[in-house]
Amino acid sequence: MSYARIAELSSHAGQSVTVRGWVTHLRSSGKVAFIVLRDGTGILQAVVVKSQVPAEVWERFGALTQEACVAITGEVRADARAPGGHEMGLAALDVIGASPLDYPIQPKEHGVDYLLDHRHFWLRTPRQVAIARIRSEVEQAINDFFYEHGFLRVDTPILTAAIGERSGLFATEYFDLGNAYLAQTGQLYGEAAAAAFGKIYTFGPTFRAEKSKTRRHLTEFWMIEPEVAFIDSDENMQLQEDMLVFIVRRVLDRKQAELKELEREVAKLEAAASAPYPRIDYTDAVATLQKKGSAVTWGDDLGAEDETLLVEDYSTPVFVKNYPKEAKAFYMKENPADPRTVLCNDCLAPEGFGEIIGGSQREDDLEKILRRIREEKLPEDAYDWYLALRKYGTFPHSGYGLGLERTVAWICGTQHIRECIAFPRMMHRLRP
RNA sequence: UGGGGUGUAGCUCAAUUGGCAGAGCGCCGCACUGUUAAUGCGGAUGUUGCUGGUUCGAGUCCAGCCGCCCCAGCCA
Repeated sequence: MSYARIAELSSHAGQSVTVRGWVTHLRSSGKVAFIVLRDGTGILQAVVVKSQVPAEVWERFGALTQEACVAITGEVRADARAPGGHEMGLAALDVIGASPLDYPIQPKEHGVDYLLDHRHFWLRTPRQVAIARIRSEVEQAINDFFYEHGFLRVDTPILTAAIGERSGLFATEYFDLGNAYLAQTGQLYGEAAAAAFGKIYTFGPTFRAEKSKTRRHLTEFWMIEPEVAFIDSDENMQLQEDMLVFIVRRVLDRKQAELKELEREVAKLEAAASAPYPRIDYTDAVATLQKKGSAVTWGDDLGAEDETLLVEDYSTPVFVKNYPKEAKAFYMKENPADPRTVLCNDCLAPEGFGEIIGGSQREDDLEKILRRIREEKLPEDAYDWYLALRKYGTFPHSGYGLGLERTVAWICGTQHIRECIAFPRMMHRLRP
């Protein structure tokens, strides 16, 4: 018996093969019936003709249900009426795993909350499969990009002592050492690694116990954080641009079928696949926004509405750089040209998808970063090893954090990032 | 933590001024030899989120509570 995957069937035309998968759809018109099968590589329609199969096979077909796992055997042939262009003339049918009639997901519209309650089954539907494949491609592209550019991947700890950014922390007991906290960023460890290895990136989950309830937030999300010795803020933006062009190009080259399933406007992604991306100074951005009618004033961080307003004139991602010091984190380097600001950038995806990257040149002056820690009333003791990086061989360096789900949401054109991770963790959702 | 919604059959949703609890899908039965969410005919399906109040009568009005969604803030 020769088994085949659905994606390979075009090379088996005229041959008899066995395909294993799950029944996504059943249609019958009396003496001719159709099974639509999914095996994770594609969709196959099998035709069952009552007069051409043994009575027991016809009976077994009659008892089939949606999502039953089956093995079907028959000859593969080209047929324009079948999805995918090939179909199987069914000769034999074996049930591997039966499925009761009350399978919760119908070929019908469902509400998002209901679908999230049944996420373990929702993942089987074509749209979700397409998103998952694009996410996987994006992850692979990121790893390939950094590998090709001589970066070392460093996996930083998830359990940490209280250190990191200001937003909410998830706490858990840690033996006799009190509380441990789930990491909100690997950046501080990334900076230590950059002094050891030169060019590094982290790729892992991060956790934010913020009570955020928007389409752009998860409590657990995946972040990619490069950290590079001896590059400045401008070179940092160049790296971001090169990476994003590489990622978008890769998805366009390899995932057309998935983009079509998602009905994504490919032309809009094509625009983002070519450099350069505009780099707008924060101060200029504020002036532009004011002309457009925004109430923003110099010193404010840009809100979601401002970001959309600013990006609407461009078809590529847009960098906004050098924000006011007060609006940004303590570790960002003071801008020598305008000490009210820091050498940093956000990268805003087009079409209103918002911030996908936050980056900066890091403050490498021990006195200046100490002053900032004190100004923000952060626990100085917790940062002892981090500050020691500035004491022993301090070095100019820059890095950034790319939000994986936000990037995938933009590329896929999904309105909410919860579809861009297999099992989203949100304030009101811990299962499945 | 603010602002705005919403909660009725397994699912998606209707229900006029307060007056018999409804439809489509799914499911069950029958018919049908090329279906694409097949189609046609017939059938079963309810603690209207919870608690209390007003009323002859509440899905509908009032009070409190709960769940969820969207927007904002925080950020990736």
